[in-house]
Amino acid sequence: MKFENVLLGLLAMKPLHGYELMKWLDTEGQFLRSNTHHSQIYRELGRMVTNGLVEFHVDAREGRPDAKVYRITEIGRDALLEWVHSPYQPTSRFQDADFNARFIFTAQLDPAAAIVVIDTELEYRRAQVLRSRTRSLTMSDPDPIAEVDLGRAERIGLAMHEFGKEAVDRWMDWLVEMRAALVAELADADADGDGSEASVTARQAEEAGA
Amino acid sequence: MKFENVLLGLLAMKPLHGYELMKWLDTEGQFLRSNTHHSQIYRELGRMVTNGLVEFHVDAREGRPDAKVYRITEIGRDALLEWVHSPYQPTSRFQDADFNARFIFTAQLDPAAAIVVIDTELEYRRAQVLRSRTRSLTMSDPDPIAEVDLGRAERIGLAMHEFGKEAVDRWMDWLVEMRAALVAELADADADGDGSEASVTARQAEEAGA
DNA sequence: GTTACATGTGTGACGATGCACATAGGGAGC
DNA sequence: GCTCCCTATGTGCATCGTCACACATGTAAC
Repeated sequence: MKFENVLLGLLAMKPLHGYELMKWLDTEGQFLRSNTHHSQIYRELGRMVTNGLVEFHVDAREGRPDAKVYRITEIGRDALLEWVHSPYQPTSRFQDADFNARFIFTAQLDPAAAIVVIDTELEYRRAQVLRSRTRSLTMSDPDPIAEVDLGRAERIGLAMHEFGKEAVDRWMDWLVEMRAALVAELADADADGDGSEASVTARQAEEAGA
Repeated sequence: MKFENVLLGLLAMKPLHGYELMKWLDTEGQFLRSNTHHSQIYRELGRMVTNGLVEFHVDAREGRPDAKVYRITEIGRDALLEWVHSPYQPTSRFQDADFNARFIFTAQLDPAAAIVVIDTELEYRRAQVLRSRTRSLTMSDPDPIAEVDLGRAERIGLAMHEFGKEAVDRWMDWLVEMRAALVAELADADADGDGSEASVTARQAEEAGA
C-alpha cells in the first residue's frame, strides 16, 4: 500500500501540515501506519506537490515556525477515488495497517466498495485458515546448536499458533458484523428514497455481496 | 528488527539452503516475517557469508539444481546470542512479526531472557492502553471534500478501536499465561537440581520479573 | 512438441524506509 | 546562562524491499 494514499485520505478530511500529520499518525492514527518518520512525510508531501496531488500555502505563526498547510487538489481527489475503487489485495498477516487504511478510507468515500473490500478480505482469510489447519512449526531432521531447546520452541510455536487461530476467527467475526452494518446502512438510505447521485443503493450492496 | 537475526535463528535449528528458507518463511514462518522475496534471502545470505556469520557447502543433487546449504558459524552463534540478550524495543502495533521472531528465538535460547522480553512487551502495552483510553479518531474543525462521509468514518473508526482494545487485552492475557508457563518451567528445572551451566535458575526468573 | 510448473540460484534497478544531522525560535526548569 | 523539550521544516546516506530479468534442469499436462 502506498503511503501517498494514506496522506490523501487524511487530507481529504481536512487540510493539514506535515507536523500535524506526523503527530496524528503517531497517536490516533497508529492503526493506519506505524512508526512513520517525519522525514518520510515531508519527502512524500514534496513529491505529491510535484505530481499535483496536493497544494499548500504557508501559514505564518506567532512564536512558532511557519507551517505549510497542504490541501488536496482535484487530481489528488481523483487519485484517491481511483485507489478506493481499485482491487484490494489482502496481506498475509491479518488485521494489518494495510487493510485498516484501505477500509476506512474506502468506507467514508463509497460504502458499497467497502463491502467488496470486506468480502475480499474474508475470502482470503477463510482460504488461509483452511491452508493452515494441518501445518506445524516443526522442522524435520533437526540439528540444532547446543544452546537451542527445540522442545520449548515447539511448545511456544503451538501456543502462538493457537492464539493466532482464535484471533483470526474473531477478526472474521468482526468483518461479518461490519459488513452487516454497512448493508443495513445502505438499505436504510435506499428506503429513505434519497435521490442523491452520490449515495449507493441496497441493490448495489447486494451485487457487491453476490 | 534485522532479517539477519531471523535467518540466524532458523539456521541455529538446522542447516538449510536458501530455497528452503524461502519456502518455510512463505508457509509455516509467516508469523515471523511476511512477504519475503527470494532475492532478499540470497542477498542476505551472501552478505552473512562475507561477514562470517554463516558458511555453506554446495550440495549436488541428481535431477535438481545444486543447492548451497548454509550452516551457522561460531561468530553467527555469538551474534544471535547477543541479539537475544540485547534490549527489546516493542513496536507500536501489537502482535507484530517483530515480537514473534524476537520471542521465539529468545525463548529457545534463554527462557529467562524471554521472560524479560514478555515483561517489556507487557509494560509497553499497558502504557499504550492507558494513553489510548481518551482518544478518538475525530479531527477537530473538519473540512472534508464532497465525497467523504465523516459520520460513517467516525462510526467505523470507533468499531475498529473497540476491536483493537479487546484484541490487545487478549494479547496481554496470552503474554501473562506464557510468562507463567516459562516461570514454572524454570522452577521445575531448578527443583530437578540440574547443574548445567547453560540452564537458568528460577531465581534468575524472579529477578527478571522484579 | 510445447507449455507450464517446481526446484534452485542469482543480478540490476528503483523506490521506500530509517537514522543521523541540520536549522530555528520559543518556553520551562535549574 | 544553560540545557532540555516542543514546534516546524528539511537533506544525505545506507539499507531494505520489490519487481523484473536471467539461467539451468526435471516432470507433468496438453
